[in-house]
Amino acid sequence: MSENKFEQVSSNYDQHQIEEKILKFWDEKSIFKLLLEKNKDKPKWSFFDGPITANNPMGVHHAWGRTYKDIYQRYKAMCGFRLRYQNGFDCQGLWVEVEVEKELNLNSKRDIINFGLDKFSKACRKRVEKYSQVIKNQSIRLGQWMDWDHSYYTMSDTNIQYIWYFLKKCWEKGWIYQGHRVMQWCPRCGTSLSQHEMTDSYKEMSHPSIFLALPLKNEENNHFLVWTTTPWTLTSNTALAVHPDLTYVRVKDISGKILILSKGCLQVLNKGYEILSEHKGEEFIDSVYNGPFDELIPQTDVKHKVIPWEAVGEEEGTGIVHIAPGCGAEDFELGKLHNLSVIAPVDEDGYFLENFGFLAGKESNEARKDIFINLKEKGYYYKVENYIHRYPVCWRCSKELIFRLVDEWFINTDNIREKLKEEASKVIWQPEYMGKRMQDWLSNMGHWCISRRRFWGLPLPFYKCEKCGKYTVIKSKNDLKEKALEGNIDELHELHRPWIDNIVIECEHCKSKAYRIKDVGDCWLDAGIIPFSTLAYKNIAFEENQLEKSHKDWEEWYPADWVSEMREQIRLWFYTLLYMSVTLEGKTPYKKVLLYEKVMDEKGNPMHKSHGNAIWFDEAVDKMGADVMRWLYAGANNANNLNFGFGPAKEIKRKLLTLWNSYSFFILYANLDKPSLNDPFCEIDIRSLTDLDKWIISRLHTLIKSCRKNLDNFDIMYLIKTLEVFFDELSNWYIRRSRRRFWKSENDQDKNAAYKTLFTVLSYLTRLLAPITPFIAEELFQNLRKGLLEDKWETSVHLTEYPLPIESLIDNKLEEKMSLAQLIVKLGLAARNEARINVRQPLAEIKVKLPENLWNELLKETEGSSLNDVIKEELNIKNISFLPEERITDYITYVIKPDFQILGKRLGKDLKAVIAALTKPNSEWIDMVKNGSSFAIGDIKISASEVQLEIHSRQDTICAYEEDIFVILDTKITRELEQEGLIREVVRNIQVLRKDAKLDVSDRINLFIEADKEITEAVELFEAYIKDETLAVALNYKLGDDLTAKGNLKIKSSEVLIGLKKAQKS
RNA sequence: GGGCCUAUAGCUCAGUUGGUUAGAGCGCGCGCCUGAUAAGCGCGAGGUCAUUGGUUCAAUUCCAAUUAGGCCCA
Repeated sequence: MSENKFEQVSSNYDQHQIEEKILKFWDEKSIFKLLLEKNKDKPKWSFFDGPITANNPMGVHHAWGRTYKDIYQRYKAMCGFRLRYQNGFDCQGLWVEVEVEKELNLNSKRDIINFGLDKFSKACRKRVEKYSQVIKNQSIRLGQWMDWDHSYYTMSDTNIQYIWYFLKKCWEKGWIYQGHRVMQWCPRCGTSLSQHEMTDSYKEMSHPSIFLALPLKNEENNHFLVWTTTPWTLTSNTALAVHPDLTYVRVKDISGKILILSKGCLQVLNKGYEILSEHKGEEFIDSVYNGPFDELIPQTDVKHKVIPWEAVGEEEGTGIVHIAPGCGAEDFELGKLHNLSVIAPVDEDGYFLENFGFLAGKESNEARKDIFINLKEKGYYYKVENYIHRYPVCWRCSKELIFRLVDEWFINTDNIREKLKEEASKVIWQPEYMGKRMQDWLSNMGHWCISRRRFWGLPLPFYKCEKCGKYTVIKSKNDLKEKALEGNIDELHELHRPWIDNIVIECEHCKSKAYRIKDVGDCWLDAGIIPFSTLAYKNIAFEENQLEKSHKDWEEWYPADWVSEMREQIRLWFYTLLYMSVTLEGKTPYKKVLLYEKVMDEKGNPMHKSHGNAIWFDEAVDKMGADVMRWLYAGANNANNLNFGFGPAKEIKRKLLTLWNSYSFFILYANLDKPSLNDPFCEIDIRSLTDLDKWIISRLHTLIKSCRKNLDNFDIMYLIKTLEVFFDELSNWYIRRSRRRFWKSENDQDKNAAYKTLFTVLSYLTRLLAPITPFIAEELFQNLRKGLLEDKWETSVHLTEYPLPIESLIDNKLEEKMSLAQLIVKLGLAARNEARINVRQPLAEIKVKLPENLWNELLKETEGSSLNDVIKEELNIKNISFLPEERITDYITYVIKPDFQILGKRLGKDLKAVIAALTKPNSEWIDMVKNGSSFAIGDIKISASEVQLEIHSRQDTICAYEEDIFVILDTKITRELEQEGLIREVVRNIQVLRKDAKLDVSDRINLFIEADKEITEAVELFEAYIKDETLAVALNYKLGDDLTAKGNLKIKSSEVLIGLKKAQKS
């Protein structure tokens, strides 16, 4: 007998209280530090954390990825690997600026400058500091273990210098250039957007589109009909494009104007037109026309002509496309090709420039009305229609983007494209098709635009000489110090604007003064450099407040074994990581990538603040608990969107509740019995175990195999299902079947076996579950250890080894046997249901029909054993018998079924004839098959092994079957059986009475049963049984006074009175 | 316009090399069971596996086209 006792466990699984307690426990005992210590000499497993923007509290979508990260990190740690646990925060860029602008109520770049760049930058830093703290605390609440004191911040001087180093390398290779280009531009943010920033940027919206008629110069009253959705760009029109092969028509409309448009676009015209002639598009090439705004100063001397363009289509517009090379990317390219004039009409904020006459100072999109009025006055206006199309908006502020001609800094991607593709192809992508997506991206990506006209970001280290105009590129803080002419670098507290802009350096070409360009960098430079900046690559730079590192760190941890982020990171983080890594080291920085999709609400709709269906992380973790959230994430299919909500969470809680109930059941009885329990991880002795015990132990080790396999493959969706099935088997089969063993009063061997088994299973489960649900695993672990004779367990379950399966304990035969027993029970219950006979009513027999070898092996051999008993008890029957061959046809008929896999391969087309022949009953063939001999259909010889006998029930038999297993229920109720059923009814009612009277499970009672003669006879017959079942010390046949509880029930229309009185403890 | 993914029960989703009774959970209906479990179990209703072609003895599965939804690129 053990002196030890488990802590009592509530049947209520109070996650919130448990998780708070465990967090405190981990903290107080420094478990994470102990884990680092434990694995400090182990082989490494390298993971890079993609930086989370420290800009707002984290959302439930972040928690999906963080759950994956934590599960695999915990798992690898339990498998004896050393990890870095470095979390990352993304700190710079437009993300942060936009939020800070909102916070400070600033609405434009001008506002920021007026507010003061220094104050603005400080506010940005403050916000990042605040939210990195918030996110850290949220992550801890989720159960994520990271080395939080050593997170990396992309705004650090170290990170910035590594990017400088990278840019310098690119500069030296000649890849960096300043480009004159048309870019997507956000007028509110006042900056252009790079290709990979165009996330979710196209939104469906409606705009007034205009049709206008532009007169041909040399043909009076002839007009090109032109269409556009962006009227402001008409100010910069310098050409029209037609498809040379399309058919165009001249039509006369009601006003008498002659219009030219493509034949396929006639439906855009107002009714009442008349077709005059047809022309090939090429006929119009080089035609000259009046531009829509020839009177504007920038249009002076512009020759407007028609150019050919194969991309012109007839799906929208008129087949004649307005070209403004200063306002569109394709237009710009065409402009270069045809040597067209380029006019850039708007400034940084999207306002028309001074020399644009009546439009000067007007906002480009808002000027729409003025433009329409002006065109009407000039007689060019044809009509305006609302047009629904997909139009890009700024991914941060949602303002409609415009195309704008700008000077930006680019990195050429062509030199490295093939190498990037080659390296990406070496990576293992999960799901696999993401690899293709990366290839597509790499094939199509344009040059990388790295400059942003903003403030809080990486200062680009490009210094332009005021004299020679050449650039000097800085590679580090030291480099800057060496070259500085003005400004004190030692007083430069951080490498950010505005402070860094005070440093003036010496031009490396002519020794004159060089000034930094004002641009900051694309924030994906910040994130992409981290495999180098966080690992002291070549010792280029590290900061005072970081641990001193050596280049050896980098050699050891690079590249990452595994990384995981959401899908869109393909063209963001995974792209920039790859780009920078291939540039610096010529290889991929990650070996394996797990991608996952989006988090939706529980109905599959996108979560939106405005739709009211958004769930905040804090609310979610508060209401559903971290373990439930993690289970939900882990069980989701990463290739599909995840439906997140309180509904799905409730279902999961029930699954975990099943585990909890198994555990609390064990604790309840173990505390009464105090069984001797040895460490199940040291001692395995299965000699005293029953089949049922051996079965669950076998299932456990099969489960361990699944756990390892799935976790090793980074594919745990199925594992979650497997675990759920195991919880169910444990609770609803093993424990339910074993229940009586736990409350038998003698402390016999069988009872100990049950305790030992259940204890073993629960102990193993704590370790198996530890990576996935670290809280409940720890809670169980800490309590289970209290019952050990000698507790040598580690301080925490997270310091233990992940279990290895013990093959010798896996008994496949036994598992098969048990599932056969379960199937027979299932069929028996189905038959009972059909016969409308309660399970409580005992029946004499079931007859089973199953392949004879199965019967012999699995049931006959174990007759009188626990397996046989399991079926009898579950079905409440007295006997199981094998249906003898000669009686089989009383109940069933045979049908011969071909084995398609075998016969299909052998017979091919002839299979059809065989199928047809076999549908007709043929008792001769059936006998042949039974004997294992072959038979012939026409010329085709069929051997018994190529077919199966399928069974079907005959009418009027209470039976159930599945495949070739058949259960026939004997429904005859003899007087004895009836009496026994009746007694069961009585006993059950007594038990209910006991429970209602709130008696303890071990309380003894005096029992009173008053009934008619027939029932009394039965009660007398089963008196011992009744007393035993209900813990009655005495049974009286007349109701007494002073009863603790009483009740009555009806059996076969006669009334039975029952009463009970709590007995004195003996 | 090009590419990728998805389409299976009322809902949310599995379905691992093509093989003849297509599964689970939830919900619904009927019944059962209960000294762990405000739980559980059994049965039932509910499917042209989006549509159409093709390959094959055999297609939810492979191929092609179409439709719808999502995503990416232009």
